[in-house]
Amino acid sequence: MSLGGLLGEEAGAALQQVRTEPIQQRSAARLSGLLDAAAAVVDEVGFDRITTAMIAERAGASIGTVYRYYPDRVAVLHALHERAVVRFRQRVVDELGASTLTSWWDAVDCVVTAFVGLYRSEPGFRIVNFDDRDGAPAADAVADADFFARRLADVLVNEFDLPGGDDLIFRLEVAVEMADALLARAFHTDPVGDERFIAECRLVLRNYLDGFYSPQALNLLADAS
Amino acid sequence: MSLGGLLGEEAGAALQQVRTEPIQQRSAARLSGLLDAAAAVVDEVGFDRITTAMIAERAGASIGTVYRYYPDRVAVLHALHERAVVRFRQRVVDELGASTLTSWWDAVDCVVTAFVGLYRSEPGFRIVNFDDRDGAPAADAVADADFFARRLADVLVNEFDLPGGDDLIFRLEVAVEMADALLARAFHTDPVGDERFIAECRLVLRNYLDGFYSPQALNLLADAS
DNA sequence: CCAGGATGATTGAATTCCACTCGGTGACCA
DNA sequence: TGGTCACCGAGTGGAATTCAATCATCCTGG
Repeated sequence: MSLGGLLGEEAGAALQQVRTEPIQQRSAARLSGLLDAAAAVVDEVGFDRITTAMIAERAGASIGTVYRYYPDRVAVLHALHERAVVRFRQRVVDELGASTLTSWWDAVDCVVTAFVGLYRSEPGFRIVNFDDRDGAPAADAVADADFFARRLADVLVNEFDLPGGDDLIFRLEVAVEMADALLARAFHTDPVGDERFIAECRLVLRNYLDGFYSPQALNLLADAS
Repeated sequence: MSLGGLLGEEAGAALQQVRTEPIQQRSAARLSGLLDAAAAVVDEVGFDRITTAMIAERAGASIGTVYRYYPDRVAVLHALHERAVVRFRQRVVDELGASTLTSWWDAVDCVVTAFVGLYRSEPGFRIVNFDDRDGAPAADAVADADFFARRLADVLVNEFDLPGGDDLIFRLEVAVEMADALLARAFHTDPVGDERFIAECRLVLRNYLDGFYSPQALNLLADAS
């Protein structure tokens, strides 16, 4: 579900996690400081070994402060996840803007590149693979697609000529799940990411989104064999 | 990593989890009873909310009994996972035996069908998606491929003519990750499994394993467009 | 410009919950 | 009847979470 953030979730959703909206100035620093601390700890012990005490100590705060901002331990992880997704979106936008896209799969490559880049440089970025098997809202990701989904869909539909509509949404959802799985696998043990899986991910995405499974493509393959 | 069990792990690995080999008769029943209880609880609260007390109570045993057989909480989950994988393998074997395979992708379909079937009928089967981000051995899944990996590879390589070797192993690994992700997605909310994702999974697997991304296939697609 | 109340922010000891231990008790076997 | 085997469940320890007290900052009337 990591890349899934691309397809939905209100931009302000992360703030619903926090108990009290910070009013004073210093609080904002505290809040991001807590997340920075959590990110660091995630890199050190993984996100199921993390303890509230570790976060507090690392942030130079007390336990109570953690609970002032987040209702419980997993809420912190959710918030960190949200922040990672937001930064990922931003990176993709930057990447898209900085690249000259000669084909639609350049856009897809930008997404993969952004993801891989953050995985390598952003502390605690592996939190994107955090999936709470719980009563998490699981929001109607399709209904209120955010600006980013539109942006990516626009690129694919307008700048190049992929068929849009519900079919594209579904395909993107499938593509996201696959990419997520393959990239997570690439970084499962290798901290720099196993290039084979990364490359294969790009290849799979390109072929999948190219409608390779359309009837005529299947016929071509059948004829060739 | 759920389907990943297919590709490795000693058959007897599950038993290494248990603390004491049961000597007396009744113990065997206790052991599977504990797993049955764990499976039921997993379906109710998910496998991160599960507590040892829940398992004990559901099994009509005491906490101590749980720890007599398993060194800790996650060992129970591992054992449940192993049992699910074993049953999955068995189901695949049955399915393969019962079907008349006219093409290699019939074999792949059997695997998907078995997985989906168990997801629907086997209590707590979602445990197959349990991934311990830990010091778990992560066994050399490639080195000592078990009978099942050989069985499936044999089917694909011998009965039909897919290229074997390391490339096949890698492709299977990739295919497993993708299928795992898509099927997990299919069952993420829908307890019966979203048919769209299941069908798409079959399609993706078929095309991916068909070497659709080979140079000549890409050329064919390019020519067609 | 400032006293001092109001409200936000922080603290950490106390509490609760949960994984896990262990000494004691009954059940089977030879 | 002695010797294991199984089982039990109160007890221990550590981590999550609460909360009443304290500190910091803002605001306002004089």
